[in-house]
Amino acid sequence: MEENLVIVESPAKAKTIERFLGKEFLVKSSFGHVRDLSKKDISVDVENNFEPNYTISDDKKKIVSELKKYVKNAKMVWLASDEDREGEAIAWHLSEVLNLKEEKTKRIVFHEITKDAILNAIKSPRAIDKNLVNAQQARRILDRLVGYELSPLLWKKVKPALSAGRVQSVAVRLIVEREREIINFKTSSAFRITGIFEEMNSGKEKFPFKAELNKRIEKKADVENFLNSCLDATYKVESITKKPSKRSPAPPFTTSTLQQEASRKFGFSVSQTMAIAQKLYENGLITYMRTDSLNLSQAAINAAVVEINKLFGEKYSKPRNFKTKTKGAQEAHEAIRPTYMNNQRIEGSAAEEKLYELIWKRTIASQMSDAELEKTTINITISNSKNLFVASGEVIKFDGFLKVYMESTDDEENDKSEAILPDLKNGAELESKEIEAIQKFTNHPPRYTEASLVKKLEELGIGRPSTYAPTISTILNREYVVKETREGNDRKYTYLRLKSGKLIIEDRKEKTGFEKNKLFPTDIGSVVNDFLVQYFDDIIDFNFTASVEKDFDDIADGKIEWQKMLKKFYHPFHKKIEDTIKNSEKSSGERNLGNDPGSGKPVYVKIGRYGPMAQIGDAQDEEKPKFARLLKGQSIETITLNEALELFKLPRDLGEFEGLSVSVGVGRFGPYIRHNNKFVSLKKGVDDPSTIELSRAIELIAEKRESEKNKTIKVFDQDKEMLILNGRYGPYISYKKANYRIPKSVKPEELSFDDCKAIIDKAGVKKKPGKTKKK
DNA sequence: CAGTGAGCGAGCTTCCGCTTGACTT
Repeated sequence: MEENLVIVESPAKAKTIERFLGKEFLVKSSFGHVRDLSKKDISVDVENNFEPNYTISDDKKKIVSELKKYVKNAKMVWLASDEDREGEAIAWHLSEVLNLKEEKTKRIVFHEITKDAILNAIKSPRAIDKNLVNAQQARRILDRLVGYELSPLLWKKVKPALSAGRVQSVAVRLIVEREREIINFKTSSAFRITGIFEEMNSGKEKFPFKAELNKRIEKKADVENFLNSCLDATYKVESITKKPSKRSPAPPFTTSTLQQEASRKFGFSVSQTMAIAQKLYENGLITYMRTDSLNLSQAAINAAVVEINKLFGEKYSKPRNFKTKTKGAQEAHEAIRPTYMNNQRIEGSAAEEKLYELIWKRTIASQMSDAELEKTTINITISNSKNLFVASGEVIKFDGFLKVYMESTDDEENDKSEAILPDLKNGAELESKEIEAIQKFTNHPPRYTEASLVKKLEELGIGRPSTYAPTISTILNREYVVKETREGNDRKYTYLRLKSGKLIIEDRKEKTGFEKNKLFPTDIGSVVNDFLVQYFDDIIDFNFTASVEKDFDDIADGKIEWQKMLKKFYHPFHKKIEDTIKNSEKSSGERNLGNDPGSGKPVYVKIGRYGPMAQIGDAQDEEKPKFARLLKGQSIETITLNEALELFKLPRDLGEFEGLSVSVGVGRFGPYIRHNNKFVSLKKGVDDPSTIELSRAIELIAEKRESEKNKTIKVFDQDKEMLILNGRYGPYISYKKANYRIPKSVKPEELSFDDCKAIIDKAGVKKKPGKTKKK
C-alpha cells in the first residue's frame, strides 16, 4: 500500500505527477472545488458574522467518498492544489471534508509540472495559509451576496429568471454602452489623395511607387481645385530619411491571448478554443490552458533554444522572460506552451492540429530574436502647393521571430502597405503618372467579439481564465446579448482621378457596416443594464472588482479581518436593495413613439411578457390595446414610429393555395407562413414578411414538403406511429413521440417492423420526450 | 415550436471560480 496520498486539482495533472514521484506516492485529483455554498438559498448568515453554509456538491459526492478511502490507507496526505486564493481554499475545504489531522497533512505548491519543481516542493512543505483561505471566502461570499440579492430584485422589477453579478453585469454594460456610442456616432468624411510617381530621365528601368498627400481634404470642390492645379505642377524629391527599427515577439500565450488569436486567425469562439485546448492538455501535448501567467519553465526555455538553433541557427535565438502586467493575475501555472518543444506538429483533429501549431509557433517565436526593419520616408514637394506627397516603405533587414509567427490585430482596416521604394536621390525630378482622391469615412468604434470582450475584461481585472468562456455563455443564455452576423449597407462615395491630363469624377458604392460574429445588446440587456446603472452604479462600476480585490489582498496579508470587510460592504449594499424594492418603478424600457395616424392613439414600444413589443392604445381604454411583437434586429431604442406601425399590418392574407388561405405573420420563432394549419418559416435575410407575395409563399411551402419527405426513411403499414427518420445525429426510430437510437451496425432502411419493436423494447419504455427547455 | 400581452398567486429562477465528463435519437 502507498504511504503517501497526493491530491491535485486536475486528473491529467495527477497522471503526470505520479510518473515523477514513483511508487510510494498515489496521486489523485479533487476535480476542482469539492465544497461550495449551498445553491438553494443565500447560505450566508449575515446576522451571524457571515457564517457560510457549505455543502458538498452533488457531482462531487462520489469523488469525496473515494478520497476518504484513500486517506484512510495513507500515512501522509499532501495537498498540492494551485498556489493561489482558490487553490488554497480547495486545500482547506479538502482538509475539512476529509477530516485531515494536522500531523498527517502537508501543503505543497509548485508553479510548473516539471520533475525538479515537484521534488523541490516535496522537500519544503508548509501549513495551509488561513489568511489566503479567508480571502477566498470573502470573495466567494461577496459574489454570492451580490448575485443572490440583485437577481431577485430584477425578478421583481424587470422580469423573472434574470440574473446579475459582479462579472456578468459589467460584461453586459460594456456591450450596451458600446452600442450606444455606435448609435450616437456621427460619421464625417475627407478625401485621401494618393499619387503614383516615377523618376524622370533617370536612364534606369521605370519603378513607379505610391505616395500620399500629407493632409486630407474635406470638400469635393477643394479636391477638384487641387487636382486641377496638379495638371501643371512639377514634383521633386525634397528629402529621404531612413530609420532603423525593431519589432519584438509577443509573449507566450495565456488563456485570454490564446482565445484572441484563435478567434482572429481561425474564427474560433472562446468556448471552442477552450474545448480544443482541453483535449490537447488531456493528451499531454500542452501545459495547462487556464492560466494568466507569461512564465515559461527554465526547462522549456532551454528546449526552445535547442529547437531554434536546430531549425534556424543560433542567430535566431534569444531567450526571454516575460513579466505579466495583468491586474489581479495569480500566476499559479506556466504560460500555455507545448509540453515538448521539439513537437512541431501533432496528430489530431484538424482544429487540434491548427491550435497546437499556433501554440508551438507563439512559444518558439517568444524565444527568438527581434526583427530588424528599416523604415524609409520620401517627401515630395509640389511646385505650386505647400503640401507634400509622402511615400513610406518598410524593408525587413533581418526577419528574426517573424520567420515563425506574427500576431494579428483587431484593427479591421489594417492595410499597412509595406511597399518597397526605388533608390532615389535628393532633388530627383518626378512625374506623376496618376493621382486619385477617394472619399473616406470615419468609422464608429468596433463592436465587441467574444474574444475582444475577454481582452477588455482582463484589462479591467474582471473574471478569471476559468470563467471567461462561461461568462460569455451566461450573457448569451440570458439573452442579454446576441452574437450575430449582420450584412452591411451600401454607401455612396466620391472618387476622382487625374490621369493623362484628364480629370474624371464618379459616384461609387462600397459595403459598410458588415459585422461578423459580433456581440449586440438585446432590449432586455439594455433595460437590465440601465436599471442596474441607475440604482447600483457602484457595483457595476468598472473599478468595483479592482477595489474589492485590494481588500482581498489585505485579508490575505492578514491586515484586515474578512468579516469586517464584508460588513463594510454588505450593510450599505443591503440597504440599497431594500430601498430599491420600495421606491423604484417596474422597468420595461417603455418609449412613446407618437400617435397612430389612423386612430389617434399613442404608440408605445416596451418589453412585455414575451419580449419586446409595440402597443397601440392604453390598457385602460375602452377598446383593448393592439399588440405586435418586434422583429429580429429591431430594438426598442432605435425603432421609428413608421416601422412600429408597419408591424400591425401582420398577420396578412396572401391569397389561396389548394383551396386554402395562405397568410404571413410573425411568431415566437420569427416570421412564418401559415397554410392548412401548418407553419413554414421565412428564409432569414431573403424574405421580408411585409413584402412577401403568394408565389414565393407557395415556393416555400413546396420546399418544406420536400424536406419533410427526405426526413422519412421508412414507414410501416402495421403501425402508422412507427417511423424511421433522418435527424440531426443521423437516422433514428420515432415511436409514439419518443425517439430511439439505431445501433451503428445495422442499415436503417433494412430494419423490419419487428426489428424496430425489438430496439424499442430493449431501450425500455420511455416517457414522452421532456420539453427540452433551453438553459 | 409559431396566433399571446388584465391580475391573481404558487413555485420556480440567481452568483463566481475550481474541475471534467455525459451524450444527444
